[in-house]
Amino acid sequence: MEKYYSKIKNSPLFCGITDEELEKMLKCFGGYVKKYEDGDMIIRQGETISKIYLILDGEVNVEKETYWGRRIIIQKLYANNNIGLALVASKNIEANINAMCVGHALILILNYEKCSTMCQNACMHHSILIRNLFKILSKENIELIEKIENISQKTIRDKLLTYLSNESQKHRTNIFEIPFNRQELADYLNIDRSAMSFELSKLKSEGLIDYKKNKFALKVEI
Amino acid sequence: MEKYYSKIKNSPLFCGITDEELEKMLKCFGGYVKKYEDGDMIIRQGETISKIYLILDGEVNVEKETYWGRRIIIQKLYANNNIGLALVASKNIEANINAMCVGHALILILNYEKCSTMCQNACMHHSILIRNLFKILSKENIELIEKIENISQKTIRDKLLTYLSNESQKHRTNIFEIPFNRQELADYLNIDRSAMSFELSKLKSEGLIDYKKNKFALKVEI
DNA sequence: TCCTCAATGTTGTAATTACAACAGAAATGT
DNA sequence: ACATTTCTGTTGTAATTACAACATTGAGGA
Repeated sequence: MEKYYSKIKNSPLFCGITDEELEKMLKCFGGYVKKYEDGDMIIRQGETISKIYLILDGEVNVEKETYWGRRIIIQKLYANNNIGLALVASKNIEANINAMCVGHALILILNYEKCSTMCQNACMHHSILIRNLFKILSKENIELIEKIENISQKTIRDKLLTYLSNESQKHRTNIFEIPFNRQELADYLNIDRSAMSFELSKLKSEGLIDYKKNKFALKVEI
Repeated sequence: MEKYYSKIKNSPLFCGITDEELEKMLKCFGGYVKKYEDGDMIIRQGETISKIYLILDGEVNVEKETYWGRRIIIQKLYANNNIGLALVASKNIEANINAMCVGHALILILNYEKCSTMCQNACMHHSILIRNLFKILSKENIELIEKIENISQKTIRDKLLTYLSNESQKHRTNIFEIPFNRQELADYLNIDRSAMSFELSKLKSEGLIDYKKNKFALKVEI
């Protein structure tokens, strides 16, 4: 457990909390670290979630399966992100997503009940933590709206240009790497992979973008 | 101001707070009520948001305009909902949405800075409020994921069936009213209105659904 | 080095959609 | 009651997409 302290204390979840406090809090919240492997389900659709899952290392896809069996990638999460945080506040709500591990991952698991209810020895901690949780959830909210913007574009071309332009803005540079392979990007943008590949080629040949594997360059201001 | 107290105290934002406390809090948070008319913009894309907007009465559309001029309705909000709550936690982030008033609306406006920082006389209030904010944002988050599910369906038919089936589940009945007119529903589901009308007719003639104006009935379990 | 397999790119076709144009219905104001 | 306007439904056509089938590329292992 101790070997993860440096990772844990750098997460936004424990922002504003000193090293000594951290140890007390982790005990108080029943914190432990669990390893997941490629394809492991961390959260399953239909489950009730009562823990906070903080990614210390690795990559997690938040997915949903349609009634007709197609996969939707809602978001991709990395170190310092929380998984299914919104589900923890309402005990009676079932998870509406799956969280699937991509490659190896280390997840810190905390008991939300213990985090959210006051106790004598750590009143201030709880207060800081809940503020941090609110901030983290806000960020996720804004990203979900951005995803809605991306997939709400009318054509494959517009979806790609909107997505790439948003990524470019986030990276603050015209050259950047995207976290998806082609199939994942297609699942994220809700389009057919091969049709997307075709449109990417077209955009490249028109000189609007350039790319090699996951490295993209935007040639124009959208 | 006093005449709105009953509405305010019934909102989830002030859940768990007594009448006497409420008055103190509203003063402490610099709360006031503002009236908006049809078409008024409550939040504009690009603004920095530092206030909490609680809808006391009326209807608000959270919208986004695409680069190409088409409207996307992200969500529709009513009494007891907060507008742009996620934007308030990160001071440096510009609003990525417009919030537009539909018809008349009454909005309670609070100063978030005063809500989120401690003061001597109301420490406990702040603590309750931030918990409530977390809960509210969680709910909104879950709804955004539901919207992503709706618009991620492949065909107009699947989008309609998924949306209607989700609405039916939320209302816990097969007969329910939807909050959108046809154009708004099309903007919400990201499809063409006339194509949607056509598909609705088809679903009705096939006996899968029935509807009259905004009242819908689902005839099958999806 | 060669083989294998997974990822990516390309193409043709059938299905789906957007769009425009218009018709009918319902709501609104006078 | 009538006129006007807004909302909803219908239809044909051009544009876009999904899908299947196959080609190419590239990485990793034997």
